[in-house]
Amino acid sequence: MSVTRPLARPPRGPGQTRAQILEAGRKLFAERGLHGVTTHDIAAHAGFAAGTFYLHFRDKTELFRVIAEETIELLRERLDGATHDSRGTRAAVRPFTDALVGFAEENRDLVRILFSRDSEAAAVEANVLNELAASIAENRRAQIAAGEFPAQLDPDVLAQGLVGLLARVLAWWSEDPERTSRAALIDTLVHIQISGTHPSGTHTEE
Amino acid sequence: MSVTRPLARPPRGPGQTRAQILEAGRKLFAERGLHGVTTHDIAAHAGFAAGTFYLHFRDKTELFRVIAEETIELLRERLDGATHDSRGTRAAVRPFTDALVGFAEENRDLVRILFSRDSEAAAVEANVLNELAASIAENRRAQIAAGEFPAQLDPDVLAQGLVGLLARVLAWWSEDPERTSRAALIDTLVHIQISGTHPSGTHTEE
Amino acid sequence: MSVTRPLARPPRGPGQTRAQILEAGRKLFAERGLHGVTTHDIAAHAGFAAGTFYLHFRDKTELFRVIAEETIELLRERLDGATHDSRGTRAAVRPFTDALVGFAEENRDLVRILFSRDSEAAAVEANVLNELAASIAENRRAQIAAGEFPAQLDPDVLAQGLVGLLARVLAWWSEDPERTSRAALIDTLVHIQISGTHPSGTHTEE
Amino acid sequence: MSVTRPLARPPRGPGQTRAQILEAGRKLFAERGLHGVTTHDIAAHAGFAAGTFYLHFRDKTELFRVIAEETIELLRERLDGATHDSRGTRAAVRPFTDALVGFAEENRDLVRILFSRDSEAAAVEANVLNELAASIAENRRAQIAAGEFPAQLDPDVLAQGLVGLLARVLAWWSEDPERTSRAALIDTLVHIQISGTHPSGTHTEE
DNA sequence: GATGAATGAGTATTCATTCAT
DNA sequence: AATGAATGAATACTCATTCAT
Repeated sequence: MSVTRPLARPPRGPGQTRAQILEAGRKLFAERGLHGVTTHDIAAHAGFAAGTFYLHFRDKTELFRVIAEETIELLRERLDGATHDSRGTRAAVRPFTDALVGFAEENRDLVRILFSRDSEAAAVEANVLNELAASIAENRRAQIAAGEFPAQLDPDVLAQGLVGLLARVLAWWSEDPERTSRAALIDTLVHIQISGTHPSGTHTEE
Repeated sequence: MSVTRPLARPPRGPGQTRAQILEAGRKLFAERGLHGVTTHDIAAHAGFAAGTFYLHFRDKTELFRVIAEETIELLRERLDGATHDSRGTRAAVRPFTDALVGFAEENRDLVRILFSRDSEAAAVEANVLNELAASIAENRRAQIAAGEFPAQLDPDVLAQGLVGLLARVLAWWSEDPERTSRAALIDTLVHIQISGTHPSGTHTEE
Repeated sequence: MSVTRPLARPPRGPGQTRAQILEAGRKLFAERGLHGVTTHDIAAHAGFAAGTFYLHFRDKTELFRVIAEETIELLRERLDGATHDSRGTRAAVRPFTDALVGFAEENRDLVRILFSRDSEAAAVEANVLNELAASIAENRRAQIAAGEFPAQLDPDVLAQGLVGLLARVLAWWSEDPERTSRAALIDTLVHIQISGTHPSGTHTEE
Repeated sequence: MSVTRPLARPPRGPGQTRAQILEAGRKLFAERGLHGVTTHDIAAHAGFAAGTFYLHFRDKTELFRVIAEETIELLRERLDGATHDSRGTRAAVRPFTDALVGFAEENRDLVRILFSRDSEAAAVEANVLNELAASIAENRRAQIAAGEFPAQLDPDVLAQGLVGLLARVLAWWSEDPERTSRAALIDTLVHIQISGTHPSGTHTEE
C-alpha cells in the first residue's frame, strides 16, 4: 500500500547517517557553541531520533572532537598545499594568507568552531591554534638561529600573536564577509605579517 | 558539641560577603568559564551556603556581568591613564603596551575572563575587545584621512587583528608568566604594533 | 541480578504514560491542590521517574489546565445532553440537577478540582463556575425581559448564588457520598432551585 | 545630631508591630492567597525586617489562622447581634442578610480570605463556612422536628447550599461592589433564602 | 540500524526560618 | 524588640544517555 515516499529526509545509506549528524553538528556548534546545543537538537536537525546519535558517536564531546579534528586536517592540507615549497619564508606569506582566507570563505561554520576560544571547546580539542602557533614559533626559531631574524623578539610571542590576529580577523570576517573585500582583507593581513613578523619588513612586499 | 551552623564564618564586614562571592566568581569563571561553574560552587568557594549567593546577585549571569564590567572599567582606566596625552600616536604604543601587560600581570584571572571568546560570555558582556577594536579602527581612519597611513589597508581588519593579537598573547602569557620575560614580551608586542600597524613602520622605534 | 532499571514498568501502550500521569494528577490535585503536589509526586504516583513528566506536559500548570479543560468539557456535554430541549425552563431543573449529581458521583476527584476556588487554580483556569453563572444569568435576564420573572431580583446575584450553592453541595457530598442519599440530595437541590430562582416557585414541582 | 525623623513608618508601641503585621497579612492574603505571599513580603509591607515576623508569630500558618479566627469571631458577633432574638426564624432572614452584607462591605479583604476555598487555607483554618453550615443545619433539624419544615428536604444539603450561595455571592460582590446595589443584593438574597429554605416560601416576604 | 520513551543525576532558584548583633 | 544576613531543604525543570522494541 505504501508507495515510495520521497520525504524531505536526505538519503539513507552506509555512512549517510553519520555524515548527516556531522553536518548538523558543524552547523549547530558554529551557531551556538558546544553547550548551546543538545544531542536531541543535533539528531533532530539531522532528521533522526535521539537515540540514533549514540549509534554513531560515543557522546557529544566526541562529535565535537571529530569535527574539530577533521577541520584541522582540512586546514592543514590546504595550508601545506599552498606553501609546500616556501614554508616560513617571506614568499610564503601571501599564498599562506590566501589559502587561509579561502578556507574561511568556504567553511564559515568550521572557522567559527575552530577559532572559538569557548572554554568548553578548549577542553575538548587540542586547540588548533596552539598547533599552528607552535609551528610558526619553530620557523622563527630557525630563522633566528640562522641570523635572519632579530633575536630580541620572542618567537613564541610572535607566533601566539600572529595566530590570535589571524583567528580573530577570520572569525570576524566569517560572521559577515560583506565587512570588507577579500582583496583588502588579504592585502592587509599580508602587510601586517610581512612588516610585523618578518625581518626588515617594509611595505614593499615583493 | 554538635554544630548546627556550618562553619565559623569568614570575617564579616560591610560588603564582605559580596566581595567574597565576587572573588570566588573571578577565580572560578577564569578557570572554568561561565557554564563550568555552578552557583553552589561559587557560594561554597566563598565559604557560604547556596542561598547566600542570591542575596547578593540576581543570578549567575549577573555576577558574571558585574565582574566583566568591573574589569573593563579597570582596564579602561589603566589604558587611558597610560596614554592620555598621546592616544593613537606611535609614541603611545609603548606606554599602552606597558599598561596592558601590567594589567595582565596583576589581574591574571580577569584577563582570562575578559579575553575569553566564550560563546556564553559573549552573550553577556558587550565584549571588551570589540570596543577596543572600534576605538583603534577609528584612530586608523583618522590617520588615513590625514594621509598618514596607507589607504589600501583596511582599518577594521587592522584593528580586529591587533586586538586578537594582544588578547591571545596576554591570555597565553597569563596562563604562565614564566613563558617569557616581561621585557621581551613588551618589546615584541611594541615591535609588531609599530611595524605592522603604524605608518612607515620600521624597527627603529624611538 | 542487580537491577539498574527502577521497576518493572507499568503496562505500555499508546498514550498509556500520558493517561497515567493525567490519572495521578486528577487524584493528587483533588487531594492536595495545585501547589500541594510536586511534579515528582505526580510522576512517582504514576509509576515513572521525575523527568518523564516533562515528556508529556510542559509543566505542572499545563497538566492542571488540561485536566480542568477535560473536565469542563465532560461536564458541559453531560449537562447539555440532559437539558437539550428545555434549557432554562422549570422543566429542566430536575434533569439538570440529576445530570450534575450523576457527574459528581462518577467523577469525585474532578468535582473537587473543578469546584475548588484555589487561588492558584483560579489563575490557571477560566473558572467553570463563572461560565456556568454567566449562562444562568443570561437565562434569567431573558425571563425578566419576557416578564416571566420578578424584575427586582438581580440575575447576577441569583446566578452566582445558585452556582455557589451547587458547587458547595457537590463538593461536600463528593467528599463522602454517605452523607446523604442521592435521592434526597437531588430532591433538595431541585426544591431550592425551583422555589428560589424560578417564577412563582412553590413546593409542588411537577 | 539626629532630629525626630517622622518617617512614613507607622508608630511603634506595644502591640503596634503585631497589629501592623496582622494588617499586612490581611491585605496580602486577600490579594494573593496563603501561598502567594512570603513572610518577607508581609514583614516588608508592615515596615519591618524579615526576622521581626517571627517575634510575633510562630510561622506563616499561625498568622493566617489568627486572622481567620479573628474574622470568624467578628462575623459571628455581627450575625448574633443582628438576629439575637429570632435565630432561625423567617423574621431573622433580612437582618441576618443585612448584617452579612454589612460585614462584607466593611471587610472586603477578610471576606476574600474567609470565603476562599483555597486548598491550603482550608487545611489551616477550621473553615468558617463549615461552622456556619452546621449551625444552620441544626436550626433546620429543630424545625423539622417541630413539624415546621418539610421532612423530605435534607437539612445538611440545605445548609451547605445556603452557605455556598452566600459565600460565593459575597466574594463575587466584594471583588467589585459596583456590580450591583446593596439593596438589590440584599433583596435578592433574602428572596432566595425565604423561598428556598423556609417553609411555604413565597414571594411575599413580610 | 533506527527509534523514542524513559531515566535520573544535575542545577538554578526560592523561601521559611534562625540567630548574632 | 528589631535587624537582616545567612541558612539549607525543597522543587521545578533540563538533558545526556540507555535500551526494549
